[in-house]
Amino acid sequence: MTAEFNPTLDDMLCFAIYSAHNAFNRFYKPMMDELGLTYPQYLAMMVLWEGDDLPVSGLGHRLGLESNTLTPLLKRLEAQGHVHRVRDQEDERQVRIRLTDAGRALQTRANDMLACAFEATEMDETALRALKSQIDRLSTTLTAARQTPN
Amino acid sequence: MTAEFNPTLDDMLCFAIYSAHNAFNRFYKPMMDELGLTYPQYLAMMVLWEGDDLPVSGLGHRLGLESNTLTPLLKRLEAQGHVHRVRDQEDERQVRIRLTDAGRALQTRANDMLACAFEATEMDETALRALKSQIDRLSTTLTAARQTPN
DNA sequence: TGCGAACAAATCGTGCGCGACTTATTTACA
DNA sequence: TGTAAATAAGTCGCGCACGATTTGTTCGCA
Repeated sequence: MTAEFNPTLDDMLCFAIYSAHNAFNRFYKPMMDELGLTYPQYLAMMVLWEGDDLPVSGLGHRLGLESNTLTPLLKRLEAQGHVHRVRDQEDERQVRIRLTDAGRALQTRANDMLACAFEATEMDETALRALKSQIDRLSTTLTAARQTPN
Repeated sequence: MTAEFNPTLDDMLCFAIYSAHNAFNRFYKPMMDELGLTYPQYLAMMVLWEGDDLPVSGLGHRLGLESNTLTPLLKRLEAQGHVHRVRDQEDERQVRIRLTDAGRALQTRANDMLACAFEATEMDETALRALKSQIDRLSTTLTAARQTPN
């Protein structure tokens, strides 16, 4: 006799993550509109503010995304004047992403907004860090468990 | 003198959630393929398995989505033979969603997969529930903080 | 009773995320 | 050195999530 396994939506961690993801997007939307970015574009800019002149794959490694997602996103960032996309002279397969002055200038405003977002979570830094590390562990586990074809 | 606020991507809870969301999607993908559903379609089916004959708005309330997202999704579920969409005779503004036999039959297979997914998280039920409740609290806070136009 | 407000669902356009595939460049080694 | 494999980026189509708008039905109340 196998155990009953009949969870409802409200038992599901994946749905909690899904909902929190949507909640974050909705929450950030007005701020992102003010910056003229989408949330994924903002994440890409975050990476570049830490250090630019990265190839697409470098950005992808950091964000967990690939060129099929990033190329169009980066073209939009370029069209908006936030980055330049330049073929690497050493290895012409690569395209390196560099911030423009305008793109660099966005960081200050973005950080102010982030500070406001942090406040909105109403969590102290310790609790926030602890929660984050649990979620990161979960991501790692899921990624590792993925597609080991028995 | 204002405090420095210069967080990196790796400090950001929102990025952790974003990544976990992507990790879950990737993790579920092979199982969803086997069911012939997408992950959001699966969530909708979860709600319907708990009790169908819901209007679109009822489903939307449960999932945190609106008709602009749900209508096309439900049409696809209907095209696949998992649900029926029928105008409510009492109130013709509403469309009620009912499971077909095929849609109902999917639940058993889906539950087996979910059990496997639960194992993959490598978390005991207590820890999982605790994490989930923290994430839910976060969603609630973010939703409440959203767009109270000062 | 009639008519405007409220409401439910649907439609449309945009930007992801991604699987599958293509193109262009570099590499490795026969 | 020439060629096949590997690698990097890009292209395409699909399904979601959502803001803005439209269509159709019901409600409220003058």
